[in-house]
Amino acid sequence: MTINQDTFTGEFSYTIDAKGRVNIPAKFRQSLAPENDQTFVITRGMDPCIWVYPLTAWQIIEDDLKDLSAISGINRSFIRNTVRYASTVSFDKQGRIMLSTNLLNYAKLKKDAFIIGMVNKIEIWNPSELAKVDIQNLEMNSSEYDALADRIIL
Amino acid sequence: MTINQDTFTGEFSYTIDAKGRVNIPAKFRQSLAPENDQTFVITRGMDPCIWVYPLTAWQIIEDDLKDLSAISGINRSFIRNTVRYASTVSFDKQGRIMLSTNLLNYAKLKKDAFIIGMVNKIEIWNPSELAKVDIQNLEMNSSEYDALADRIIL
DNA sequence: ATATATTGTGGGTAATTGTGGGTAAACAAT
DNA sequence: ATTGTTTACCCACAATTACCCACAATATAT
Repeated sequence: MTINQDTFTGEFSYTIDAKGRVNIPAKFRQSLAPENDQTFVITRGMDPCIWVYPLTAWQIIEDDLKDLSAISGINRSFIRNTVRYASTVSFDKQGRIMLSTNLLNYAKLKKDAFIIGMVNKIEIWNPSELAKVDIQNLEMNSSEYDALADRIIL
Repeated sequence: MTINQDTFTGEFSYTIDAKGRVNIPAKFRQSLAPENDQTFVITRGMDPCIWVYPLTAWQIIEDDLKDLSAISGINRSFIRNTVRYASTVSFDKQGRIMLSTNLLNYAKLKKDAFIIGMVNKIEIWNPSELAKVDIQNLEMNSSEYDALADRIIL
């Protein structure tokens, strides 16, 4: 039962209720390290989904961003886009977090939510959007992908 | 009698009960290193079967994945496809693990399960699916097989 | 052989989990 | 202050899962 802390795997389907709340899978709640105080940071993903980080993991990202020089315009816009949509959420007694309308719109989420563990973070997808991306990935099956598969031995 | 830890060989046939539980062969349970805390990680195999890893073996894979930056789209889809079907399971007092409906469907498992030791992992097969794959392998040309024979001395 | 422990399989019961709402506090805008 | 709206906290309940016990079949020991 001593699973890696702050590490998430597996896929689960949940429903978003009228108030904009989604359940965080019990397994994920349990692997969240106590230092996080039952708190995540949610933000826009680089795919059309919501990214959910353990609070402490996000704090490390912020620290890394501090090291980027603001002289570079690319750095500035990268920092801006990374941080501006991020907000802190804790889960309630039933294990749910509240999603802002802003993020719900970005990820095109309505009622069905598909939650995927991505090792160091969690993704919340509209199932049909995920299906689209899955198909794209199948088609582009590239050599870079094979290179990764060589490095990570299953 | 002290076999290599976390190493599995042999084949066994078991039944999956109405609740989706299968027994892990006693031999495999005994060779599972104590650090695993009686826990495996189950996921989709590359053949139509379920792969079962000792927890600590899977954690190494996870650690490798953590080093991949999520800025790259290929990295994201590689991580997603690798961990999405994986989940942690411990065996109960009777030595059984619970299989998710998702994985049961993927491996086309119903009642009969054929469990095979694959050295560093375990495979759970529907016996008739395994028979199909066995036949395919017989028909397959043996040149690739011979290439392996150069590397592994039996 | 007989006794004793182990293994595989089946079920029952209690706790947990996912989902829906209700109500009151906090906040915003008049 | 008086509204109206949003957020936080609480309760309820069906469904699932975890945990326990039972027992037949096999293996091990005496």
